[in-house]
Amino acid sequence: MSKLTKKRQAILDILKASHDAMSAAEVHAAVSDIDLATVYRSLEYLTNEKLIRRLQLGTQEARYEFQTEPHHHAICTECDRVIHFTAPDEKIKELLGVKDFAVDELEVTVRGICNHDK
Amino acid sequence: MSKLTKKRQAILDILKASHDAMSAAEVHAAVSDIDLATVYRSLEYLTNEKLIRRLQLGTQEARYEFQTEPHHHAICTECDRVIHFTAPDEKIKELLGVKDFAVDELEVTVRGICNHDK
DNA sequence: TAATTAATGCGAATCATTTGCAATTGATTG
DNA sequence: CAATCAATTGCAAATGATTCGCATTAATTA
Repeated sequence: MSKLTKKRQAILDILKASHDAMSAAEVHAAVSDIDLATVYRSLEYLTNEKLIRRLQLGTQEARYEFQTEPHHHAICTECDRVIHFTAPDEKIKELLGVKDFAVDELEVTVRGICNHDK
Repeated sequence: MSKLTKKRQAILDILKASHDAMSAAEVHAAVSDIDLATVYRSLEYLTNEKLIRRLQLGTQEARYEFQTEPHHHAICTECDRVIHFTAPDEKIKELLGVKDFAVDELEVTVRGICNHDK
C-alpha cells in the first residue's frame, strides 16, 4: 500500500504554492534533500492519485501542476508564459462531434502571443 | 539557402503516405540509408516549412504527420490509437474566451476510449 | 521486537534528441 | 570546366529527461 509520505507531501506543497506548472527539475531544485529519482517517483504517484496533473506542453519535458478544477492552457511562443483558462467542456465536446469515443479528458492547448509587453 | 533535398522529399513522402503520425524512429525505420540525425534535422526542416506538423501527444516522444487541413486528435488510452477529427475552430475560440492573447494555433487533445473492440 | 512491505538514495542505464566535425554533395561563378 | 562557397549528410559523441536495479532506511504489522 502506498502512502502520501512526508516527502511526497512536501512536493505536493511546492506545486500547490506554485502559480506555474513546474518541471521535475524545478521541483527538485525547490525542495531540499530529495533525490531527483524520488522526485520523479513522487510526481508519478501524485499524478496517479490525481492530486496533480502532468502536462506535456509541446516540449519533451513534462510539467506538473496542482490539480484544481480542470482548465486549459495557452502558451506564448515569445515569452513561454503559460496562461490558464477555463471553458465549457461540454459545449466544446458537442462542437467536436467525436463519435464512437468515450471522452475521458479534454485538453485544449493554444499557442500564440500574449501581451507580455505592456 | 536551404532546400527540399531528395532525402527530405523521401521523408515527406513517407509521412504523406502514412495514415498515422509517426515518430522519428519510425520514420528512420521506414526510409533506407538516411541517418537518424538527418531524419531529425529533416523533420525539423519540414516542420519549419509547415509541410508537416509536430505533435506532442502526451508522451515525451514527438510524432510527425503530413500537414493537411488543421485538425485535432483523440488518443485511446487503451489501444493508443490516434483518431483525427476536425472542428469549427472559430467557435471553439469564442467559447474559450481567451483575452489579451493573439491565438496562432489551437489544438484540442482528447483522451478516452475508442470502440476498438468491435 | 522480529518480520514484512514500502520508500528512498545513489549510480548506472535508457530513450529521445541534439551537436561538433569532417566528408560529401550541390550550386555558383570566374 | 575548374575553383569556390554554402548547405547537407553521416558518424560518433554529448546532452537532457526519465527510468531502473539494488542496497539501505523508514514505516507498519504480526
